[in-house]
Amino acid sequence: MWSNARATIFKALGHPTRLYICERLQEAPQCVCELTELVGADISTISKHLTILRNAGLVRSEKSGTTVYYSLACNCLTQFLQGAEALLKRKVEAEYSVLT
Amino acid sequence: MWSNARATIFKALGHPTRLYICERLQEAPQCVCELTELVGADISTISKHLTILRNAGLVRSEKSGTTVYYSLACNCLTQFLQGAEALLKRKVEAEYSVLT
DNA sequence: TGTCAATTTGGTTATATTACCAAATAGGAA
DNA sequence: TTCCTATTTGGTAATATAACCAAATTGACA
Repeated sequence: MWSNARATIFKALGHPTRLYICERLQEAPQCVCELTELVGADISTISKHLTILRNAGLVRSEKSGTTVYYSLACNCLTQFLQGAEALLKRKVEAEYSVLT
Repeated sequence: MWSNARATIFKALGHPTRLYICERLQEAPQCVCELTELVGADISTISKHLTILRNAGLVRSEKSGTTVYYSLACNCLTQFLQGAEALLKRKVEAEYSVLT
């Protein structure tokens, strides 16, 4: 239709595990094994999520020795995630104002 | 897990039709019938998409006569959508630089 | 080159999403 | 109230996602 490439970005972030991974990567690059432990899912599951994030252009990977480190593709992602936070806050406020 | 509420926001925008609808609403409020014509899908399909957007707190609806008008719940959504644009641009640039 | 740990891929099953159609509901206007 | 249009809801089928396990692959290092 239209807007497919942009929708892919939102879709990639529209899963709790993938969003959590991105939030962690804001702090520092992480290898797959660390992320796997943090999330507590099977390694293959994590790897697939990372592939989705990479294909969406949100993260990038880099090898160092035997491990692969993932990091945010762009610092602007931080700002973007804060935007979601603002929208969420707005939503909660709207719901609260209905009560009063 | 974590991040569920925020993931819901991204998920809502992670569908081409819903993203397109939000883009249209940036210009002006629209009724369901107009959006239906713009998208070219069944009215019930559009209505369900709008419900998802409303539940995510991204749009709100208001009756006027026999029609229901939808509009953005927050102007900050415009800025948020631009953030996706920036990420997409970044991705394309990264892909281009690999070629050279 | 062979080994070993890290990572990815494939298979399978369960669940979620999406679209259309048909029917129900709601609400303004006659 | 009754009609008529706009909107929502429910049913159903096709497709997409997601999780786990098992197996394959990759690449650094001995």
